Amino acid sequence: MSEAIRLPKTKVGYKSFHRIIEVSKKLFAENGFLATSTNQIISEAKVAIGTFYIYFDDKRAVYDYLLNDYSKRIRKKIQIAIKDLPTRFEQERQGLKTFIKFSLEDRLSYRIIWESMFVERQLFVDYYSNFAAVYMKQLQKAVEQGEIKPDLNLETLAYTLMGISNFVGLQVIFKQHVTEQEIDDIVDQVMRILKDGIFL
Amino acid sequence: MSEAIRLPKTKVGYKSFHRIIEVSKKLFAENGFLATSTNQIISEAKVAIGTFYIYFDDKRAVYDYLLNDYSKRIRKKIQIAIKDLPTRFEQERQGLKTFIKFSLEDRLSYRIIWESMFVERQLFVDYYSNFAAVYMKQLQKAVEQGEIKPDLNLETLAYTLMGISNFVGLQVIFKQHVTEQEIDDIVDQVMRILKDGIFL
DNA sequence: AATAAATATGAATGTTTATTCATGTTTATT
DNA sequence: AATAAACATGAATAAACATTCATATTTATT
Repeated sequence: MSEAIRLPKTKVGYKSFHRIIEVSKKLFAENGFLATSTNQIISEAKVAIGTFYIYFDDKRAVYDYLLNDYSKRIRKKIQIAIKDLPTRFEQERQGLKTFIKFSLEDRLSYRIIWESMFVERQLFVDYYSNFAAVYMKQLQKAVEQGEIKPDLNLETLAYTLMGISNFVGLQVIFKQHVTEQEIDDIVDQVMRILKDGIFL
Repeated sequence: MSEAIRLPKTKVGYKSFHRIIEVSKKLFAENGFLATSTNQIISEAKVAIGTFYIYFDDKRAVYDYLLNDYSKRIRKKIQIAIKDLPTRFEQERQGLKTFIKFSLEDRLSYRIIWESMFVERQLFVDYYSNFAAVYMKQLQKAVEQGEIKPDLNLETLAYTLMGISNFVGLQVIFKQHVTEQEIDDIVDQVMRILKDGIFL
């Protein structure tokens, strides 16, 4: 698994490694993983093809590295953003906002998960199954503290909330320009729906 | 645009055309569009490589055909399923259930839209923008008839509802086996959330 | 039956791809 | 200064790829 990557051991090596990672990230974001070739990566990163294979077994190893990196960063960013908020309601609001802003700032991050379905389906299934499982635990706590209705199926609720985040994230990404205020408005809208529903 | 496909003019031609379409659909569903080669398609469809190029300019033309076909079928299926239902609430319920069942029965259909982001981003943007626009009109009617709260932003609501459908669809697809009853239960859960929210 | 149109074929061509490896250079260690 | 480890290089190999086209067969039309 981790043999697919050989980390550099000197500053010189790190520079090459880092350039490969950064260029890959850019190319995967622009054209997707499958449409990007190793040739493109090395030519834009300005390293010889042999250098690439010093650090990575293949293109897929770069993808795995980026996917894992993204996975850690988005979770950490949300966790830090919500950790001091007093209610689950405020935590959901801030979690959603953080996710949207992260998606906007780092477009690859948004695409890399989606593409995992086509790179290797199991990566995709694992990512969301795992995310859902963690989400469910947090929701369970909120239920125990009387913040969330006790008779909801938490798995379905987790997928519902993930779906909302992801698609409202899309809505924002589709726009050419988007202001902080617009993001806040969208987040408020979603929170109103989650608070009281949509039907009269 | 439509020159990418040359429809057959006899029964014999139709048979080849149809086999190419069906095999492509299966391979795209299994491995994705980008990971599927024209060679794989013709070899499994048992037609000569030349035959492929009689009907299609390239692999992308097959994808466009399938994407367009899916787009029409899913919309039509939902439209027929909900057309005689009296309330927007019941229409939402039935629309969600129809989407989930369609996704389960025809896995490619589910993946083909997602992959469009990587085949050509604009296809993806167009698909969801358009779907959202149509959805918003229906929601607007429901607002006018006093079924949905009047002060919601309908664009955000449309993306919220699309997100829920898609991710609850994922939840179902991830399961090994799923009964009609389980689908009904999940749909009920979602409708409860949409009716009254999740917070106490 | 004769003719035209449609369809089928796969060898051949040229491109792109991933990957290896022998050789040379730089950096760290002694 | 000597040595070893790390790193860089790109020509070379081999496999997979999309696409063309001259030729053959089948089907529809007259």
